Amino acid sequence: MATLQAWQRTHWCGDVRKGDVGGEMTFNGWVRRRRDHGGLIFVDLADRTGLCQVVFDPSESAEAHEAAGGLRSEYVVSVSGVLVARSEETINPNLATGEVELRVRRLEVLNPSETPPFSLVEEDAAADELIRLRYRYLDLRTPRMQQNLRLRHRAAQAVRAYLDRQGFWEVETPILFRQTPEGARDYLVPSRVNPGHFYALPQSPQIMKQLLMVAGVERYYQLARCLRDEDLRRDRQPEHTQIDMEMAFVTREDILNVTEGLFRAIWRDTIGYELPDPFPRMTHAEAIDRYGTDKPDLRYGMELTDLSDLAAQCEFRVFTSAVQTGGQVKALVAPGGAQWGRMEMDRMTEELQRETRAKGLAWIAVLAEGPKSPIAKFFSEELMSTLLQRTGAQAGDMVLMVADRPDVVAEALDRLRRKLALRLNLIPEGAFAPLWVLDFPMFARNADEGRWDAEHHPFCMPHPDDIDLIESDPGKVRAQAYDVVVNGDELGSGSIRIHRRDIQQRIFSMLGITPEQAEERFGFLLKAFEYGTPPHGGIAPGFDRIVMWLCGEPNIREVMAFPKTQTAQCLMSGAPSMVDERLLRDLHVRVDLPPQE
RNA sequence: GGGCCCGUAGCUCAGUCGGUUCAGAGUGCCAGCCUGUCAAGCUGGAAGUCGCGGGUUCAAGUCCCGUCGGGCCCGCCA
Repeated sequence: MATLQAWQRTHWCGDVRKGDVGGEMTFNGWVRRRRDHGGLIFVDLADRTGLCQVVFDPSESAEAHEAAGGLRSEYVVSVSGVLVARSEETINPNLATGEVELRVRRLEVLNPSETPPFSLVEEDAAADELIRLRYRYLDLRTPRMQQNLRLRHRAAQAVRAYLDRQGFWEVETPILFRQTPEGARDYLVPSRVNPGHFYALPQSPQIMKQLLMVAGVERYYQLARCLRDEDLRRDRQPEHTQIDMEMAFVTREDILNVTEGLFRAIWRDTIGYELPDPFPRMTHAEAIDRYGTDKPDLRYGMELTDLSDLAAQCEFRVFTSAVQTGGQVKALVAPGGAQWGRMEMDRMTEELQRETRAKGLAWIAVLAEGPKSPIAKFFSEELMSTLLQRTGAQAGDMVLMVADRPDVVAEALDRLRRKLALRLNLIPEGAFAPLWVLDFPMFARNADEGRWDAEHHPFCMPHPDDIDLIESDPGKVRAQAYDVVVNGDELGSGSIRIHRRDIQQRIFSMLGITPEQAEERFGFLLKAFEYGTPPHGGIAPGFDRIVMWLCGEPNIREVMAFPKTQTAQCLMSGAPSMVDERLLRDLHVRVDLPPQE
């Protein structure tokens, strides 16, 4: 063991308490604030554990006191002295270390600092994200970001500990892989030694983890970096981390159980929150029917009510014709919304028309003296009362209705439901509502190209009862695919995979992939499948999104050390950058930019 | 590719109807004073291409057009 140098830390700033009083100790850290009283100087010294006040008193050390006058924000220092209890009236109750302070005998400036471009003090106003990203190494020094980094680390440890207990092996897969046709655009890497050939950075290790099942790994996991060249969002970065998992000889039930256990372990080990056991479940069809979305937020109610049969009996043409043409009329109830006036409702309608494909919004204010609505005249008293009864609306509530094709009704009421939950303050603080959404459709109609696309991915096993519908009624085929949803956010998606060549062949042909194309694109995978592939399946929870929820952060960038902006740039390093012509020549790559102006 | 919001001192922001209360506040920074502060205090000081370019006007931080940068959303993300 190396000898401790005189300047090296013996204690952490944030850890010292009354019980440590009397001890000689050394702190290493950053000068956060300096309060210079002339004869006496106080410094808030911070390391990653927190903050402790250190006092420079000339009667303790004239030399240290003299030198402390030159300290500035974010100077890196080592201080040694005796930890003392503060007198009763000088205790700072807002500080974990507020009952003690270090009387400094020795100060060493390990490194001075430029004045930071923004304050790193917790209480100060946060700098703009533009400037935070440019100086990310300073931003990460703030208490907020240090907490996020620490919590992310805790979550990663919880994942590894839990999956290890469950018998999973952590296996790393290549970042340089073969380009395979998947959903998103690929990031490509040119090969120097293979002119004109490219690697693709994996959008996920999907194919590799299935090959690991063929390889007999049986239980695999990886905190896997996934790269997709698509436009960014609040919860989408060019590279993100998935808890990628795959299991052999399992049913859907096994995967759901392991995943629930994983989520419960993460929430418990990081923030001490107990997620329900088991998670509630609903089918995809049920989620769409009850909430208008495949990822409903179950922290609040406001379920949708189908009124199509009643609406068909009224005189309101918009309603009757919607139902006659195969559409729907559905409603949701806004508690306490009856007070909204006509102007307010016009505004809400206009907004809904702008943001969704809905053509209008019908409403009934349920007042104590009776229903009030522009469309009341189209309803008999009896029909109106049946309708209100079915929605469960109480006096003081507002019933909001949309009539249209089912997908438009779902889109509009889902949007309305989420907006109203925020506006009406229906979302309980600090609550987590997990949910399994099961039985996703196998295929989705691609209207633009007039063909069927895989909803999840082409290796996903159809529901055993629906296999005979693949060719005859593809829209009805359910997939053995499942999403884990928390608070209306899709946090993970997975499926049981196809391990039989014949079924795989039928899926490919439904997707318009010829055997020749399949051979060309996935030949190595299909060949592998012929050598004793066990039944298998998996899931891939999004690690960044999980940590974002645990930290209570509004976006994924706050829980990533070095995120990129919406234009996929790193403001700190300047990536992506132009590169030297010679490098491009080595790679056999020529840049062909569109002409400027 | 499209829609919306933002850009003024190092930082956070104010700036009304376009007009010598329009170059401002707080904080930070620099200097001096100060032995119990913890957002220390007091005194003084420095600090601006009002993102950039163009236009309208007698006059533009303010209005218009374009552009750059940041954010939110749609498309996209199996």
